Amino acid sequence: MQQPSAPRKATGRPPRISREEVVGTARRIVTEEGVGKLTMRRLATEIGSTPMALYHHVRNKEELLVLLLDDYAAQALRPTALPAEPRERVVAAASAIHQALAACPWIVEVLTADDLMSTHALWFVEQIVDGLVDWGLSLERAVRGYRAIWYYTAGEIVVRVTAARRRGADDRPTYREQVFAGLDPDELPRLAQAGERWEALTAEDTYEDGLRALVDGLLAAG
Amino acid sequence: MQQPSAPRKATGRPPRISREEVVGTARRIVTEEGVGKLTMRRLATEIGSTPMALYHHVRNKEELLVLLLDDYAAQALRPTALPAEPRERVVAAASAIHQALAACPWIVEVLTADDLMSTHALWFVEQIVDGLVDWGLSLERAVRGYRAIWYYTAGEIVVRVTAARRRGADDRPTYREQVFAGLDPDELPRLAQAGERWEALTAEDTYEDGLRALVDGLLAAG
DNA sequence: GGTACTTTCCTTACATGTACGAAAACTACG
DNA sequence: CGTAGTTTTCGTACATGTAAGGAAAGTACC
Repeated sequence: MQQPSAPRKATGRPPRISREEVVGTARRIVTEEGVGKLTMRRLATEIGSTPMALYHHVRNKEELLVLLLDDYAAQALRPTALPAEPRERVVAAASAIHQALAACPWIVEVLTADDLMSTHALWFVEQIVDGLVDWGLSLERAVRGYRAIWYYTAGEIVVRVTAARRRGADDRPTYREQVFAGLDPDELPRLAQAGERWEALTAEDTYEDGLRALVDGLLAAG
Repeated sequence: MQQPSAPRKATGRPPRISREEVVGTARRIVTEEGVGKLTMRRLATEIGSTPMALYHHVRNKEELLVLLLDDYAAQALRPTALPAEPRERVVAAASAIHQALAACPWIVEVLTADDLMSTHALWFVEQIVDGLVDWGLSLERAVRGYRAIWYYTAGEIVVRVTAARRRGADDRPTYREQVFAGLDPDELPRLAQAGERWEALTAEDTYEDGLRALVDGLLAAG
């Protein structure tokens, strides 16, 4: 496996393709035709190679997607001016990450990878941790707080995107619709009451509301 | 597609297998040998049928997994006594869901499905929404609050489980480790400071801490 | 019985990720 | 030049989910 920026070794068969070429071509396919069209075979022929040759530059398809995410983050997440006040800084940084990810639904398969450890997102992570510490949290609590924010953010995106994906691909009634249709108002009064509005409420973008609640709670606890 | 509890139609070729049999056999395979061993072919031969015959009782493999999750929830999530005080009731109900899911890591692929709309989990959802309303939130805010809690919960599980999965399957250094190794303390002081402890902090189970913060924030906002 | 219709089952075929092992292309050393 | 060692490339093979279309096994009406 070729290391991203390792010193060249002048031994062995000279490479014909590079990791950069692989990732670059993959990015082109994804942006032009969607992640669904990105297959190892397609990528290989596009590069003028064979599928198995790719595996010397990329561990597997999942790593390729992680690299694509990193690549995307580099372009979509640039440090900008953030509020000085700690609470607002935390909210703004998290919102920036969320917004970038939400605009790019194909990363869902990768989102679950680790925390968002893309090099280019780290600046925002720093802002979040720093904001929490500035408010008075210990470093430890601040890191935990960041993780809670990340769970919330990743969860929101993953759930929302896959739900939308499912809805689009099918015309049969949702499982949810079936469930709500058969609700017993005596046993589950609140859900029955919310029944009709549930669908609408679910569609709303309430990320920031929840984020603010979470941040408020984290700060109050510290 | 055979409906779960539709009135029998005495026309057409009589079915040889039922959805229940499919799900039941799938459950056995999963509990005995893990979700990795559950393939449509394996399932078919185990039942004494062919792969494509399964597709008349189950839309696709993903639906099968959703059914399995529902099945699991029915057994793992039984209504129990919860605290009367609203805040504690919300925390307890969410924690119960979280605990059940965390004990059953194979559902990760399904978790992203919808919100947890398993019939058998609805009681807990009801408790959460009801607790929030009891505290004084409008029904609308309560539903939004439940969704925030669900995002946080699903995100925590998905992220933690897949991270663990990745770690186990590989011996090469994590991407995270590589990133932290090359941190510039001038640009990202907080992260560099946390560097060594990050790994340990990540391993901790801080679900309930974050949950309490979120619930506190939701209640304070209402 | 015969024809039409319906539902379930099965055979075949394809696309995909990727494991395995060998071939190719180079350097280093004798 | 030849042999060994190293890295990259490639051909083949397999497991998997599932699409498409037809065969099988019943009922309903004549």
